[in-house]
Parts: sequence; C-alpha cells; structure tokens
Amino acid sequence: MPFADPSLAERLLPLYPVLADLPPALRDETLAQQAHRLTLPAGQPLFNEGAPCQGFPMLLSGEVRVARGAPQGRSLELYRVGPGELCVASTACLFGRSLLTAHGHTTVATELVVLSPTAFDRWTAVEAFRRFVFGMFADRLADLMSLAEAVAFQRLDQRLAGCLLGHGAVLHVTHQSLADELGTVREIVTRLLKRFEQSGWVILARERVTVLDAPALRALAAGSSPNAASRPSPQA
Amino acid sequence: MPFADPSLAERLLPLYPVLADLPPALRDETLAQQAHRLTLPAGQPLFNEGAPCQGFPMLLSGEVRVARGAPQGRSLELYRVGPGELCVASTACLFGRSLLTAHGHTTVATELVVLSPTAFDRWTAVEAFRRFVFGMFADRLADLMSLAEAVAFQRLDQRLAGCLLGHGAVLHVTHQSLADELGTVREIVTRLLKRFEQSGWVILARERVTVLDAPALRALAAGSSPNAASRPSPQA
DNA sequence: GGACCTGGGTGACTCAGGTCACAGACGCCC
DNA sequence: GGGCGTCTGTGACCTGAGTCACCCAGGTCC
Repeated sequence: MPFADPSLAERLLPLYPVLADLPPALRDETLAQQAHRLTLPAGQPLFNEGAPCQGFPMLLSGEVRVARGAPQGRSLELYRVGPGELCVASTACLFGRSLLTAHGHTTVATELVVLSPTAFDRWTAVEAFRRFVFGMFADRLADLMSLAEAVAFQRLDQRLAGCLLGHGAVLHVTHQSLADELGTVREIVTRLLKRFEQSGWVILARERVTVLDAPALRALAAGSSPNAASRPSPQA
Repeated sequence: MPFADPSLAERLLPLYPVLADLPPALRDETLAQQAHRLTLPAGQPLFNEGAPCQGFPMLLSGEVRVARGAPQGRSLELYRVGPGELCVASTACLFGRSLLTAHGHTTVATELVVLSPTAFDRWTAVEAFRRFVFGMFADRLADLMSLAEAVAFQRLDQRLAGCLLGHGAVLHVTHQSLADELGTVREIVTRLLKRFEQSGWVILARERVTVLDAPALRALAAGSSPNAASRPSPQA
C-alpha cells in the first residue's frame, strides 16, 4: 500500500525508538513508498524454507514463531519475534548468499510492516539504526548458541520447565505445541507434565497449564539438581 | 603495535577483498592506528565466557574454534573461523548488551588483526563493508540454526560422519577432540569410529583417521538411510 | 443422542547415548 | 629399557527419550 499512512510512523516509533534517530525525511519517505503493511491472522505462514525473502519485517503487534522442521512432523522452535524486535532469519537472507533455512508463522493475529531491501540499505547507513540491527543480530546469535547448548546438554524435563516459565501463571497451550517448541513428541511432554503435576508444581487441564511452584521449575531448569523431580519437592 | 605496517593492508586485501571498497585513506589510517596485530600459538585461548570483547578480529592465518562448554568437561563446537571470515561471537558482543557466551581458542598457530570498536564503527559506515559484515552474520546464523537442528534430530553417527568429511582424506585428530566438536564423550566416538572401520569406511590409527569411502559417510550424514551402518556397504 | 474430532493419558517395548572401570598401545624422556 | 602420560579399545550397565498402540474425556455438529 504505497499511499502515505500518517499513523504508521506514530505506531512504529514507540516500539522501535531507534527510528527517532533517522532523519525524519528519509524515514517518512521510505515508510510511505517502500514499505508495505501486512495483517495476518493467527497460524498463518509468513515464510518458508528455501523461499526468497521479501524484505525487512518490523512487528506492530502479534508474534512470529520461527522454527525448523524435521521429517515425521517434528519441529524445533528457534526463536520468536515480538513487537519491537526483528526477524533476523529473514533479514539475514537479504544479504546471505543463501536462502531461508527456517520457516515462520504467526502464533496470534499479527500486523507487520515490511521494508524493501533498498530502503533497509539506506536506513543502515545511519549509525544508530545500524547499531540497533547489529544488536538484534547479536541477541539472536546468543539465543541460538544457548539453544544449541540446551539441546545438546540439558534433559527434556529441564527444558520443559524452562519454557513453562515467563509466560504468566496460566498457559494456554496444547502438549503438541510444547513438543514442537522443544523438538520432541507429544507423549513425552504429557509424561513430563504429569510428573510435574504429581510433584505439585503445576495443574493440568485441557489446553491449559497452571504453574503453582515457579521456583521449583526454575530450580529444575537451572539444572543444579540432577534429578529434582524424584524428590517431590521440600514441603510435599 | 600502533606503528605503520606497510605489508598489513597487502596481506589483508586478498583475504578480505571487501577492504578494497573502503576509502584507502580511512583504511590505512585505521589499520595503522586502531588495529593491533596478534600472533598466537596453537591451543591458545582467545576469549572466554563472560569476558568483554576487545574488538573486531580478522584472521590472517590459522583457525579459531568457538565452543560452548558444559559441566563435566563436555563441550560443543559452535563454529570455526578461518582467514577471510570473522568471528561473529566477538563482533556480536561489541554491540550486545550481553557479554560473550562462548569461548574461543586457536586450533593452530594463528595471526590476527583486531580492529578497535570505534574503527569498526567507521568502517561499517561504508556500504560494501556493511554488507560484508551482515553477510557473515547471516551465514553464522544459518550455521547455528543447522547446528541446533542437527543436535536435536540427527543421530551421533550421522553427525560424526559429517564432520569427518571435507577435511581431506586423512584427519589428524584425537577421538577426544571429535567428541568435543560433537558435544559428546570420547568413548562414544571411539565406538562409532570402530563401527565405521568395520564397515570399511575408514582406517583408524593413533591420532589419525583415514577416510576410505567418503560417499558412504556422506550418505549416512545425509541421513536418508536410517541405519545404514548395519548394512556393511553395498560392495563389502 | 449418537458420530466424530481433537487433545490428553498410559503402558510395553526399544534403542541411542552416557557412565564406569578397566586394559592395552604407543611415544617420550631420563 | 623402564617408567609415565596420552590415546585408544571394550564390556557391563543404566537411563532418557522415542515409538506404538490403544483408550478416554470433552466438545461440536448433525
């Protein structure tokens, strides 16, 4: 939609404060002429393995989940992108001699702005914006290193505990989606969750996990206790 | 060593052709004043987890291995850096609000040039150089995604087969170093290598692995055949 | 109120990978 | 040439995780 949208910059700015450092003329011109805005429902594929990349995405709202799929339907979540962040996978393949190596889809209804590659180039000429992009790359890189380490060295119960934390006390998820996040299968998630429930750490219901004892989960995730799950927790 | 080194640019240029796109004055000035040159023997630590980062490294020769360590002496190799490449981990922490999350050490005698952060900033103002850096980030990001996927979904024999390939017919490695590369322990590597030898794919000797049947290893690594190792190979 | 679908629960079995505890092999240095 | 350290080989054993097969609960749709 190449017509000027007066509200676009106003909506982007609070989420991406770095845009304030761009020359206003450059910013508004590129937003008006070299960006298009997308609105996607939940569960919509945004890009796929092997596809070329259209541009540089900035999220206004919603969430994009970037994962890599294996055979027989298993998949591993690499990271998620929220408002104020940027999807390095697609950014990466703007430069990369390589195509995309992961797929992304929305987890909830999502609005995003996609900047054209040339516009992105012009923006990165501005030091503040460049630092922002490098910073994002750095963060993701660190995330991916941690992911690789976790997959290599942590037990699944530790990783599961970890991904139950930090999303509030009540999670609305299916066991299958947790399995996809961890790169395992549903049955295993069910088993482990059941063990957590027996320890009194969570309560399970259909499409819902209620966290009762976050500290216990955190301790398990931190991995200090090799088999804490066998001790049904101090007070039980 | 802040004295002018006339040969430095000449040595860097063939490895980093992108430097030809920098304004010569800028390039020579920063190389002379804001870069120092390091020469390290093999096996020397270059940086460690949690340490701050001194600058932007470019390799003249040698190799740096970036890994992440787990408890009980296990470690997982994240990637390696050779001449013409750059170490994104340290670059990343130039910007990152975070410290380094991995450690790097030389695998062989290595010469490198470390550019100061401010000099790096000035160089990235040049579009060609910026693209080069973004490209490197993109490549590493893709590597790390593949690594995470491999660790999550591939069996160790497949990954081992993969890392025997592409280093010539004769590798000079200990089983322990292969184990560190894969994030496992020595005994497992020994077992798997022995299996490969029994299949006639390699010959083992002290600190040496000779690859006889690269195609077979490649097929195993590709993972198309679930348990190819049980079939001692077509012609045997 | 039955058919049907999705999500959850469970037990039996298998297997890759890790642990432990050795033993032999090779090279090196006095 | 004997001692010592590093590297390799191997067997017994254990366990986390995946597979398979099935059943059950709870909604929704006719």
